[in-house]
Amino acid sequence: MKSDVGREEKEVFTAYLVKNRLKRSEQREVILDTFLRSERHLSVDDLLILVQKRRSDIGRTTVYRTLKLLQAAGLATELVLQGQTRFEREYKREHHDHFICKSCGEIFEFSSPEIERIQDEIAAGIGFVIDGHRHQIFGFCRECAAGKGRPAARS
Amino acid sequence: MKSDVGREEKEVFTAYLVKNRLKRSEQREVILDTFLRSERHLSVDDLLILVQKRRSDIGRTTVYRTLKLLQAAGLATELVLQGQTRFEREYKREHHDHFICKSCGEIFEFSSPEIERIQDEIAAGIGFVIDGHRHQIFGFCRECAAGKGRPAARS
DNA sequence: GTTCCTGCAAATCCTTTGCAAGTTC
DNA sequence: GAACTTGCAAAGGATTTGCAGGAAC
Repeated sequence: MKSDVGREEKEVFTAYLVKNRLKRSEQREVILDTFLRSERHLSVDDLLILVQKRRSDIGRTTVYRTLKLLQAAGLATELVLQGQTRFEREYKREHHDHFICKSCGEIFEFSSPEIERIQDEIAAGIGFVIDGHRHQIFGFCRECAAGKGRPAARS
Repeated sequence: MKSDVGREEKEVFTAYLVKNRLKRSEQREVILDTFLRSERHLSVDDLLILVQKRRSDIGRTTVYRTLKLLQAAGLATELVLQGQTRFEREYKREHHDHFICKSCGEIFEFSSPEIERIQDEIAAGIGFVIDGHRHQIFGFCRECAAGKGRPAARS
């Protein structure tokens, strides 16, 4: 808890709380810390389970509420993958998009300045001012493409 | 109803029903026809309302069920825009993606072979076999960007 | 006649909200 | 002590499901 994992994010969160006259709490700290240490793309349940391993009395509602705060503070971002809502770290991460394996559910990130440039050009063409984007590519990862038809590794 | 709107799609749907030993019904025909005639991106409610103008006794459940069939038949595709689930025609439409105005909700479509090519290259690099993708760009359309802060035109 | 469809109401799933009790400032 | 948080239970909204009656094959 006192480690340096996501030190900067924790500072950002504290600043956010102060700025908005909100209060710190043990729960919020556990949730943020857990979020920062976890794998990239968590569902609310994933996070809840991890959090409850550390403090089993933290409720689902608080996780939802804290995730909203993290989003507002620019620390987390919500994405809908395969119908499932998931969250990932956002702070100072370079922009990226996702490859999603339809077989095993694995998510790979990628980014392409070239694609961004083309987007900008197209947007400029219709007078559209870009504020963000979401780009998801579905298919099969190397392993699943090789052993076709393999059942999903995670449900 | 007997017009030529989406003739090909209707044939595809009929073939799908036959192949799966399902039955035709007045409801399914009205729903499909309405879907094919409508604007591009409908929510279930949008479609339900349009459908009920023609047959007020068609229920929401049937619309849900028929949309599932249309997806299975490759005629419709589901997308989540701004948290709202919407459906659009899929059959033989050239692949395209969306610009979404956060102010007025307007959706503009675009496509870029160049972006597709880059995607393919990146995918090839990690051995990923692409099966589809979804690319949404958020921002403000020309009108809304001009008259900044304009309230949403559609709810 | 059998199998499939339909609409309704009820059930589910996911997320938010009201509230009384507990914390933080 | 005032204002904010929390967890629970209840409410909400969207989608699905069970079922009895009706339609298609």
